[in-house]
Amino acid sequence: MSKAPPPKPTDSELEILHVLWQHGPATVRAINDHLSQRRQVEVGYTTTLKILQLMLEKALVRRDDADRSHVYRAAVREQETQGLLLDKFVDATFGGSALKLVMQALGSRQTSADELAQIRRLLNDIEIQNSTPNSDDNDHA
Amino acid sequence: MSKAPPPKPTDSELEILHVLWQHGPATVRAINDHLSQRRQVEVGYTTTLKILQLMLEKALVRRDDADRSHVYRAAVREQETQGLLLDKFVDATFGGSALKLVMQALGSRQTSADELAQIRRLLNDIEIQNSTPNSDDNDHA
DNA sequence: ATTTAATTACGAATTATTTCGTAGATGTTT
DNA sequence: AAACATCTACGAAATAATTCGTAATTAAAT
Repeated sequence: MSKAPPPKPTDSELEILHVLWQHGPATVRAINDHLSQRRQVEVGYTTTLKILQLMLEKALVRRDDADRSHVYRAAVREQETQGLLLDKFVDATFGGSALKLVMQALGSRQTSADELAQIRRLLNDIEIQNSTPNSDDNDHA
Repeated sequence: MSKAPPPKPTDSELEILHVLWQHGPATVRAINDHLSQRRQVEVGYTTTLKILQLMLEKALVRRDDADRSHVYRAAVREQETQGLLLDKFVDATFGGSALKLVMQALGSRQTSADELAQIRRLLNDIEIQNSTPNSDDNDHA
């Protein structure tokens, strides 16, 4: 009864999380540089700073303020966060049907043979698991 | 050249579109009743009305105002809209990789054998299309 | 015809998100 | 040490989305 789960990140917050997931802990300066590169318009330094401060309050990131330039790092895992966002998205857009989402994703989009093969492998794995009422199915970190 | 494409619907707008897609053209009253049922908290009538008026400006819906109670209907197709939202979502959350999205959707989720079979069928269809550089690939309504 | 009910239009409060300017502190350079 | 650069904190403007109240209109009921 406590330890509120971190909330759904906003678009800007997610963008920052991507940087942190990809590059590891970083200063505001470094994060801001990455963001500015990926965009048409530069992001103001204090904009990035402000969002990071809000993310800190929301416990989406942690920071090391030992040095003058604080170092931020992601406090939420990539897969978990993506799963959370995916759930919301499936509910809002596909009425909760993950199948519809997958059909749409594969159907109206260019998918390479390699990717298709990977998905087949995944399907095989899932069916094996399904047909094997294996002792305990943990694995949900 | 003109005819701006309708913009990405917001969450509330999407909720209303779901009602219209599912039940066809409807009055504000009818739409509001559906929304109120699907929620914990009732929606105010004028709230629904207001959103519909905004959706009309955005060309997400059309309306028939012949009678006093105007009748609204969706002006965007379900699949197209879902596809549009999916694109944005894949970009924002999975860095543009539809594969990652599918893996996440199938991996961290309970999927029935029947659904898996449907996905397999779809994969087969796609691979046939890919291996058949068929003249012109239309089929996108 | 009056009253009552339902409907539309519209302004505006509320909340969330994004953005940035400015002040103050701290370090660096000359 | 004085000037300069960099950093954090914070307030607040700008924008978007959601919500609802109120007034005006029109229809229905009495």
